[in-house]
Amino acid sequence: MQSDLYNIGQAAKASGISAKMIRHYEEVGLLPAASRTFSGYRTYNHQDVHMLRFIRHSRDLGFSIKQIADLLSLWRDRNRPSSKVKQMALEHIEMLNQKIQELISMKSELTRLVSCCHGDERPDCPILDELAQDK
Amino acid sequence: MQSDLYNIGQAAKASGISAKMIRHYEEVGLLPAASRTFSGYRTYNHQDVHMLRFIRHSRDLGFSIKQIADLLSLWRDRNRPSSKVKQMALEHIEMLNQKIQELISMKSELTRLVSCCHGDERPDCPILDELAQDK
DNA sequence: TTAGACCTTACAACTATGGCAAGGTCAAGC
DNA sequence: GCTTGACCTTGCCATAGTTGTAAGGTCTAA
Repeated sequence: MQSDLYNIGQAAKASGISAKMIRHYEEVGLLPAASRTFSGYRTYNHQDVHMLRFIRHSRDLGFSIKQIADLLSLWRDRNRPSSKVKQMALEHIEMLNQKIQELISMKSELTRLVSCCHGDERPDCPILDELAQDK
Repeated sequence: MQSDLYNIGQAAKASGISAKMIRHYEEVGLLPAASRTFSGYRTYNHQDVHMLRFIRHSRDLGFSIKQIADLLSLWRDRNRPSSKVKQMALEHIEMLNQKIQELISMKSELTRLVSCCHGDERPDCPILDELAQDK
């Protein structure tokens, strides 16, 4: 049966990863080289698409390609200790926290500046003044 | 007097932007081409350093190069309405908010997964299971 | 047989920043 | 005058992830 074979466009639709990125992931080694038809088209089966979905979900959570490679090898290792996965997740949460804090402090500083600016037709602007300050 | 002239290294120290990035900003047109000594060294005066500080403060608040170019032109325009600056700042705050929300939802989803995982020597792991789910 | 939708590769762009290499310049000390 | 070390110059490469484009081959339906 051919019913479980996808070409790259179908795999893209089924997984939510663009064909472009599937090729890219293959090139950088995140995915094994896909098998090919006689004419050179990549083909994917259900399991491949399953792996693509795994990758997409990991990306949606903000894991890097490198981290996803590690997650994939843990996924494939039937004997992994779940503590390893949990540790990776915890480290990633910590990184997310740092980024969130950075963005929040940018936001509060900018909010402070905005509240000082009357924002009308007059040219004097405390936002620009503070940006230009030597500090 | 030469006391108000900086070469690129001194301008970098005084502004907090690396010499590398100063050259880069010049190349992409964020900065006007610096004047040069006879031997080709870039030179900067107080006003240039002032502008560099403006750029650094804007970067610290997360503005992109394109946005900083707009801020700079408002800064130079003695007749700008402060409402324009305020609007840019508000839009940027909105973008920061979006990013913050994205990161927070990643974090809470991941936190949920982590709390489901016992994280010991056993291989069964709800985190990997959910990542692999078709959803 | 032809049109259109798909596939292939390869190259470049984008965000901002850092690193390295090969070479020129400047200032201090001998 | 010459050497040394710190600084400057340009240019190219790398990061991470994604998108776009170009030139060409393949498949399918009319």
